Amino acid sequence: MRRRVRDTAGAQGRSGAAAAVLAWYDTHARDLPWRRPPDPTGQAPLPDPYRIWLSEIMLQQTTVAAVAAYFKAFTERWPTVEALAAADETEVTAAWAGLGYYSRARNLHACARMVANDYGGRFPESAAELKRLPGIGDYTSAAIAAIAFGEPAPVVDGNIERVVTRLFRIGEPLPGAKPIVRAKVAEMMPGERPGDFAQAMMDIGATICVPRRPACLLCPLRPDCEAETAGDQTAYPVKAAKKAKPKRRGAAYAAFDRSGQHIWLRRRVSKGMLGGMVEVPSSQWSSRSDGATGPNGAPFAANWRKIGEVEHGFTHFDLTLEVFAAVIDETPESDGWWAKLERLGAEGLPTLMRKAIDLAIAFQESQYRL
DNA sequence: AATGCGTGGGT
DNA sequence: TACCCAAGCAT
Repeated sequence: MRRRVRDTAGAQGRSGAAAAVLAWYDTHARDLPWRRPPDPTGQAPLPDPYRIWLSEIMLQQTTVAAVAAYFKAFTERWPTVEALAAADETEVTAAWAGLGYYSRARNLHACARMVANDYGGRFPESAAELKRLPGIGDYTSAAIAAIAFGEPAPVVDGNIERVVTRLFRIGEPLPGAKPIVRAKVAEMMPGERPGDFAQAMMDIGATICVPRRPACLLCPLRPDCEAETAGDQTAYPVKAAKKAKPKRRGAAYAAFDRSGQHIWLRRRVSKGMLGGMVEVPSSQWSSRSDGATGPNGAPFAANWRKIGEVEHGFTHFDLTLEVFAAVIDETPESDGWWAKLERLGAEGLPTLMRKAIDLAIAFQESQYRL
């Protein structure tokens, strides 16, 4: 077991637990693309707020593994907040495609423009001001303030909720228990290195204090952990029961031109599911799980032929999308554009639409081979 | 306060 | 298989 670093607790802050957390972080921090290495002295320069902000927005409800490639692509294409602000919203949403929760991409772009236009290209430095920007809430404002500006803001994400509810055996269900957790984090906060402390707590949650089979023997908080003492770690956090996922059905209409090299696409309305994203023309998604939608929901008439179905699970319902295909001779009198199949990657298609199009293309190619 | 909002990986 | 979960936010 790691030695507790009680001798530095006085210098580091009120809490011996915090000192143990920071000492653990100095040797066990995850190496991530948006991170500076741990700084035991607390004197190193702080990281670029733009990169911290961008990573935090991407990481909302999204795994590190999924974010890494997007973070690289965004920072190479838009190295500064001014560069991102200068982009069109459609470029940003296209680059975001596949990452999910697309309101994040719209808010990201809106936030970049606010920072560029209203703040002279510099992010506000306090959690309170950051929280006023689009896409930045309780967690993200505290995380940016702590990591990029050194403000001792109490950072509470899903990892830290798990760590802290176990540490203090907090039995109140989340999200109601959030204020209690935040108060506990504020109590634990060391007097220095607030950013490292927040990242350390998240790393402990992500690598040791995991939902199932936590590795308590490796945990720097083990001597302090009430749940470990009681042996009921996995009973925390308590969460409200989830509702059953309903099923929905819809239809997508893949129109190819006579060459077979182009498909007709359009943009969805900016609110609601996949808001502002590119799609194959699609029907409404019926809350009825029965009954085929048929060719009637198509945006224009054609010799629609049902070629299959794709399944896609969203957060709060499962969708079955019937896929219809047709070859048409003339450009539809309908909103949209012809997209070259070879360059679909640049269109920025959400995963559901990617699935539907892949099915349609496979069908189309099988027809040509006959 | 409860609900809507994506996706991919793990068990 | 059918869940559960991941650096939440907006309304």
